[in-house]
Amino acid sequence: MRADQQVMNQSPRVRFAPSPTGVLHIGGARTALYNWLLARGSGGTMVLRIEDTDRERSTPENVAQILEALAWLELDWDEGPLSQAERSDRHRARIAELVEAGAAYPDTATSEDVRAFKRAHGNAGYRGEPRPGEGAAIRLRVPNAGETVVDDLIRGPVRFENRLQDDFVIARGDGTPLYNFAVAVDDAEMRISDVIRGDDHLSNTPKQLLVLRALRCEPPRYAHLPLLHGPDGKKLSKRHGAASVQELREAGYLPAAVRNYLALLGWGADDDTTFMPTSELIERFSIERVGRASAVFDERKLRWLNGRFMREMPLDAYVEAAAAQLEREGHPEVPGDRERLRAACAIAQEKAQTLSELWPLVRFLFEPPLEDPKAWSKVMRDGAGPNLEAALEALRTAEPFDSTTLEAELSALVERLGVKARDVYQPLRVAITGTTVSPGIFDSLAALGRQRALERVEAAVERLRDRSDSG
RNA sequence: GGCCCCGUGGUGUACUGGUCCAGCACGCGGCCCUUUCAAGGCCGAAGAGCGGGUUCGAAUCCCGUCGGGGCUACCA
Repeated sequence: MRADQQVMNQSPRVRFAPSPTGVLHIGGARTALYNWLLARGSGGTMVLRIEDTDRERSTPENVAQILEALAWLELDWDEGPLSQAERSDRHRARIAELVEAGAAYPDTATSEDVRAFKRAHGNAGYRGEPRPGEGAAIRLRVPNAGETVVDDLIRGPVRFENRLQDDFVIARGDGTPLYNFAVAVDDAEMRISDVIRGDDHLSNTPKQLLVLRALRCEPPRYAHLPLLHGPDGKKLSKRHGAASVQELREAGYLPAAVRNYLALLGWGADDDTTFMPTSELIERFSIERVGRASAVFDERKLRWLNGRFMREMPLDAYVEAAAAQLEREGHPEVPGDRERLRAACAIAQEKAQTLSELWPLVRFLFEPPLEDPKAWSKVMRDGAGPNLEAALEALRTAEPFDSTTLEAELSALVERLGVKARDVYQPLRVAITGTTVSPGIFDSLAALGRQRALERVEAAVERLRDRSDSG
């Protein structure tokens, strides 16, 4: 029953403990991922705990967003979500214990009093004495002697002198427990074996250790991950482009690619492996190989990785992902036409690096050609008209109307005409899509189907004829 | 200011004393392939913050310095 006995030599119990004061950030997502990888790779248990003791900033909407982001990332948990605020009774009970034992005391000192004390004592930690009173906060008694060392899994031992540590507040004047106390109690009572969290908590850890010691609880192991920075070297924030999981999703990234990329931010399997499916991540991940230096989130590499995942995905899964994306983007009618969507995916799969690049490539299959004056003026000139007319014949007679046959017919045509391939293919591309960029031209024609292809090319021929008549 | 963490090319990283005049990947430049754009192939530019030590020998160990970051709340 004792917490320390449970912790030792068992499969790890980890927790992801976001505070719902905003959306789930990329840094938070990576923390969640590392916890999850450790749990899944070792038959351990993942606990999700919402640290909602900040009464002002925590909102149910933020909780919902975080849960949604985790769901999208396909990071699941075994216990929770638990609400830290709802465990307030436990925290209060523990505080009462400490006060009774004299390990904590009520104090009416204000923060100004504390500052004054520190000034007068050469920056030493604040030491008060029991001063019960209206609105007295509860402070933990911190020993003057010795040091508290955090034996970090990633950084090794980190030492903090106790004499510099304040008798810090563990409960507000109204009795509500504070973060550093609640966390320590929860980690102990939930029998967490490994606390994996951001580096920004390293300085908090001695406080939590002090709480645990006062409570006579065995502390968990700690691993503090280096923080993620933006391209400017500053702490990652909303100003740095797609900084939240939500934005990553909207930008058309695949969860598996995001997992792979995030795993690589601060951790590497070995010298030359970058592309790793999640199963491999789970198998190879280890806290010991996590680096100590902060990393910069670089969306360009994510894009590349995402492209690889997109290309190597089975078509069925690709179609599902595409359908979800197109629906999100406001083309709800497209996913309904599975047959055509599938054809579209088949020809665009190797072209798109993100799901959001899909629609521009395949919209010509679902809508009339785009009006792109630049494409026309660039491509539709000189021999474009005659070349298209000649191509019309090939389109009419190609049998079957598939990519292979079209390629054979059209390249034979190019040969006969004695022109450059692009002088036939680009006008065709503009005729059927309205733009100069599309999937392979033969694939595109075949996917469009003979009838619509003919209609579009005929219309383009007409248009070119009108133009030369009047000009 | 105090305490703490970190420092290999633009970015992520490999290598913890010799096999490294530093490898891989993204990005960048060039070439090839080629029906556009991608993809793919080949080639290339680009790095150990700086200064001292220790050592026969340092990216790797020590010290200093500079730089970046975090914490420093009756926030989490």
